[in-house]
Amino acid sequence: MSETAQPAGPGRPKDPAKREAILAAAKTLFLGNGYEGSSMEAIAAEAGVSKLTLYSHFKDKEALFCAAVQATCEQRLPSSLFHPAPELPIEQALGALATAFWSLVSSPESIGLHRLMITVAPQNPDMSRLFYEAGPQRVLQDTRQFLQVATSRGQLQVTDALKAAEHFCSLVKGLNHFHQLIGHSGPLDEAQLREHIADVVALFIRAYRP
Amino acid sequence: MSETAQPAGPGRPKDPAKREAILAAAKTLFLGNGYEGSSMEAIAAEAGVSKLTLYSHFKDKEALFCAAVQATCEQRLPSSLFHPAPELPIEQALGALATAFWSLVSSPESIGLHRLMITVAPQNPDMSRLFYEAGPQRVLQDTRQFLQVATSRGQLQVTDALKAAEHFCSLVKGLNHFHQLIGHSGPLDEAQLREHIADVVALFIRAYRP
DNA sequence: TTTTTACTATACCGGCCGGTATAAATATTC
DNA sequence: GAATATTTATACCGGCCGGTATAGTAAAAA
Repeated sequence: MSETAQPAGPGRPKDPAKREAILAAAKTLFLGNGYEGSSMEAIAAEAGVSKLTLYSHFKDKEALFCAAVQATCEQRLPSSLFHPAPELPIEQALGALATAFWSLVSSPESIGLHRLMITVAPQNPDMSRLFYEAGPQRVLQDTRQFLQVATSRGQLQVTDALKAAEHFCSLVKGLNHFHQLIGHSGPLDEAQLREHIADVVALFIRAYRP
Repeated sequence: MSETAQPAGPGRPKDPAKREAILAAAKTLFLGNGYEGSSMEAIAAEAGVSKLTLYSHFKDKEALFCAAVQATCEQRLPSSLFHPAPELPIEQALGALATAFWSLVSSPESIGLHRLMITVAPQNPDMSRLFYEAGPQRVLQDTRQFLQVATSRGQLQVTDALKAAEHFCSLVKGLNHFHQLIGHSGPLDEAQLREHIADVVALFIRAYRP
């Protein structure tokens, strides 16, 4: 399914830079204004490209949208979220994990992506599935593995690591993520974030200490 | 601001039943298909009413939308969510609270309302504020009060009751609420729900026992 | 150079939708 | 009954937008 090749015969080849520009513009506008709120005209203008070029690179609006979502997902998860550092005490390791997770889910682009998926889900279940497996699913598995390792080291006592990972992620997201989704307040500042993470980590350790 | 009165002089009075029908239709369609996905024509048809009658009862689409959201919020929070029963052991009291909260936030209408607010928030911050204060805010305050009472009785040891209430609500919503928002899976069945609540309550008590 | 293809500019089509206009019918007060 | 106001049915306007058509220009392969 890789469109990267232009094996092609005679004629002018497609400019990959234009494709990138279109994709970048689509990501920006879709994440900022939603699906319905982003017209193909506007995306073409933002990309500095003619409208017909859009349709030459992407079949229609939905195909462009899928490509943009896919690219966003891939770009936002560079590799594995977190590899537990064996030497850290459990408070600090959990704190680092929480911080990494937070910065992943609370950025404006991430909030925009969440909004987009939540809006689009009813009409497009496979897209939300793609998003979930590329994003939340992987984070959850990483967290579960971390908790298993910590348990095997005697740092925690977790019986169902997957459920515990769910709890941990829910706690870290907390109320502020919801606030941001409904536009009720902005992200936490640094001090609030530190306090929130310390609070969550302490709670979690109290609940799962050996 | 009550429009209930028709004090009026001569002429045919407005039929309040039609207003109700319009509002009911608007609630159904907006919650099911979103704002853009619900045309005024469709709402009129659903209400069994002429399009112009719509515009005679509500200034424009946005006004109708506001009224529908407001009515939905009021209807979904009959009074106070929960009054702690003094005689129950803490596990059962927390379990009852969690169950009530869950049934409030995980119903299809509630999921639809959440989707709606999340979609509409960027363009309409005051609406999301209205929603938050009528819904989540009140639930949070009820939970906080419950935790304070439980602490004063020595059943729990909570220092910051508001933060603890946030944690509790986050845990109860958990992953499944998110799943439903992005259309990745349906609601929990009864057995899963019971297990989830038992798990969350146990975790919470381990973290906040005296 | 010739051919083939990408790209631009512009205009256009068709559909959907929010909102209005018109005219007739109906219900209620005076 | 007269006056007033709601309701209905229908048609229409104007704008936005996804997608296409046309015609011309630029660039790369043959």
